[in-house]
Amino acid sequence: VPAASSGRPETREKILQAAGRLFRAHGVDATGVDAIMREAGLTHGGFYGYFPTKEALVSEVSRSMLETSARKWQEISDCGDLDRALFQIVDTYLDLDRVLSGPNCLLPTLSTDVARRPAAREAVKAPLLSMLQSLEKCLGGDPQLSLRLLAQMVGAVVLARIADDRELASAILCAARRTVDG
Amino acid sequence: VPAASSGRPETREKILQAAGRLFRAHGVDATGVDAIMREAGLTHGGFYGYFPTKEALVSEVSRSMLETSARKWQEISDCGDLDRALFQIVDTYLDLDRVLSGPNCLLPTLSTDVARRPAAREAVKAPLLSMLQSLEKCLGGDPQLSLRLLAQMVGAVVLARIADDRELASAILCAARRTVDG
DNA sequence: TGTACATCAGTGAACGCGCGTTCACTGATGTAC
DNA sequence: TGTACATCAGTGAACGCGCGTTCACTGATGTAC
Repeated sequence: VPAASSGRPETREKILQAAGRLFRAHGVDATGVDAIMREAGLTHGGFYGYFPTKEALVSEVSRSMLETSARKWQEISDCGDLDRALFQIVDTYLDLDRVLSGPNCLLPTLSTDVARRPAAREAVKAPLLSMLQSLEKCLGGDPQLSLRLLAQMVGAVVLARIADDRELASAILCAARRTVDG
Repeated sequence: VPAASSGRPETREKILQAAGRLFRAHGVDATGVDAIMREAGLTHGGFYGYFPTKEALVSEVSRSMLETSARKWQEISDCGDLDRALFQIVDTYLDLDRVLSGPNCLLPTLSTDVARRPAAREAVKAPLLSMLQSLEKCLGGDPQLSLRLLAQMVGAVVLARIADDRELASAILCAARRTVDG
């Protein structure tokens, strides 16, 4: 339910993408509205034609980013071989280069920013459940196992980004590649 | 190697504790030097007698907090029964009330703040390795397994704090209580 | 086809505010004689 | 024991700056006649 938004939808999408990139790179509080609009190729004044506040943007970006992840996982888990689907999801998620510098999942890179914002937590709830369902499907319907696997994947990325050392980061991601039961 | 620090050591410790509490609750960027000193029962001007910059404080707090966790795990894993030690570490870490409101481990609550600060990453490296060693000891010397278990624990706490729902948070923490191989 | 006007996406100067940091100071404590 | 002085932990006013937000505006586009 977007509150007050004028302007062209493509511009809105450009702002969401730009904000997503900068939020993941520097965190929400370290990213100004001014920088976001510049990244989107616009000037800061126009921002409030698209979002009522910066906080509203944070929620929208969170929803949008996790919905994208959820859609991808659903597509992967929908077509055919479940074992291959699981492998593809896990392997992509834990790719070293993607983890250290590429376009990441929101869960490990903006976890604290989302966790501290009730509105963002709510916005993220539905796609999070969808991701768990995709995992559960690949794992033969065990909900506990899918929770455990997602936790392991998210935690591995979090730790790899904290580890001040490419070796250790790589070891963490490799260890987490092994699924809970093989 | 603390750079320039005058003043009483007890006061320094009070500032570290106060900063730790506020950083975990609101994040680094949303916590001002002013608020930290007020929480410590002082006025903001005195801060720079103890730390050269706010960034230096962030590194010191990160090191200090994770060293405390590392020390606890070492004590637990040092005395006697390894199975009981493992259970105690995991069970304490994943306690629902502690996760949602209590004094948490730094890794899930300040992960993004630390990951984006090279100085803080370095400060945190040694205690992180120490924690992994304690886990490894409890797990019979398997380094891969200890990496996987820490990832699962950290990820579970991250997800539980994002989940906008006490039920789901509880389910995540319970699922993660089951160790990788029973 | 040409002129007048309405629409509206995007501009950029300006605002009040809170931040990190500095610095001249206060006042309690300890030492010298 | 009493006076003079040095030390130094902590104070609080002040600074420059960048933030989120507002608003009067510009200028391109489309419609009316």
